[in-house]
Amino acid sequence: MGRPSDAKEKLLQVAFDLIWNQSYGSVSVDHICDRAHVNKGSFYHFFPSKSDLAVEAYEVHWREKQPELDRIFSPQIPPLERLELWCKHIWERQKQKADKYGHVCGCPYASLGTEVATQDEKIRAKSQELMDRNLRYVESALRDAQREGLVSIDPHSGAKRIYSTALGLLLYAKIHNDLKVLEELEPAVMDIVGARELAA
Amino acid sequence: MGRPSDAKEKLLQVAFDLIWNQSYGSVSVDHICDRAHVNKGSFYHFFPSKSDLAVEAYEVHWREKQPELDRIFSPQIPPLERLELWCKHIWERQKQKADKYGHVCGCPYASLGTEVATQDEKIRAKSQELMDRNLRYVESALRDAQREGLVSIDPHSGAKRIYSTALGLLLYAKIHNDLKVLEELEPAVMDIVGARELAA
DNA sequence: AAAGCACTTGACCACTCGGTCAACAATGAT
DNA sequence: ATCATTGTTGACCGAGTGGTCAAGTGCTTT
Repeated sequence: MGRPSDAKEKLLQVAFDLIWNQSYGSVSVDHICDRAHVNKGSFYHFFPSKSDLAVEAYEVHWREKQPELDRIFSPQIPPLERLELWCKHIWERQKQKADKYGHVCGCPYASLGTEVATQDEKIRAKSQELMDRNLRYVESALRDAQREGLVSIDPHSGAKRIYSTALGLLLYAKIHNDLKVLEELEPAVMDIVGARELAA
Repeated sequence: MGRPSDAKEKLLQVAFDLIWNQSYGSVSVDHICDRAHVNKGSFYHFFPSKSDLAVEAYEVHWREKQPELDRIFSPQIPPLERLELWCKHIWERQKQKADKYGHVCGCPYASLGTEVATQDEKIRAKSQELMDRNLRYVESALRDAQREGLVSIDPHSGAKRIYSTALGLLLYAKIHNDLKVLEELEPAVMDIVGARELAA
């Protein structure tokens, strides 16, 4: 019922893109509306505030990307191969963005999260939530690897270490604006996984 | 000659503090001036722009903190102990900030850098420079450790890995607003250092 | 056909943004 | 005592900021 519209979807998509490769603070509601070809009045018909838009945009983006993660971390795939695929996936995604925009964009959740963590609690919490969801994939891969006797890491802390390594390298790559940094990701992850194997 | 003033120093210090525990975008020139008890006219007497202020504030902050890093990474101290001290130093600094402001602030260079990396080239470059200077301490510790036969990591890539781990955990801790995350730093660093030791 | 709803429009708001400026005040050197 | 130099003051600027709103428009249901 009522008048159909794709304005909301366009706003969410444009907002995510702009915020990811610029920043929350430097992207105004007007910019978002212009790029989405939507009037500001319509913006505030759909979203109570810029901050709510950001939260929803990131949630929607997650839901769109989830199938890909499900595929990468499918139980059909040997657990350590999942991690390998994940590293390659990160690299490809960053490469694609960097080619398109001319600079390394880093992790969208981390970029937004760290920018406003101390300012906007709703966004901070959403950012944390999305990172935690990501973490769960890594953790389950480690748990499966452990069950198969491939590694002896504690899956929980190991996943945190692996995920932090990815975050750190993405951050480093963004600030150095250098994709090559990310070539370190896969070997670093494999060393974390393998380190305890030797110690076991 | 001329009229003496500490306005510039106050602006630099206030700017660094505000930007670190809020963000570049959310801290206005007016805020900085208010807190420093300096008029905006004076601000623009000393700095051509907000962005230049930020660059200089971060450089000055580095110079102030450098002696502490020199002490931690003193050649007098066994190389692996330097890394241990460094981890503890990071923890203490974050604890102190978190106690003072009620939230984990993360790495100041990384926070500013990742926020404006794709927007402001001068700040991005300064952020990179400061990170690189930090990295050099870690690298030299690793080199000394290698010389003493304590590890067999490649100092360059090992330092990058260690530094990225620190960045990642700081980021993770900031977004989760949880200091405990940083307890992982020292063991993670020691595992990176030790991993290759076993493989050697 | 009509009513009800969902969406659109664009003008408008008070305020803040980074930045400017010309007049003025305090200092140290001569 | 003078004077260049340096720093201060605060009003001011135009362009944006996030956000509001009343009137209008086009669907779908009845």
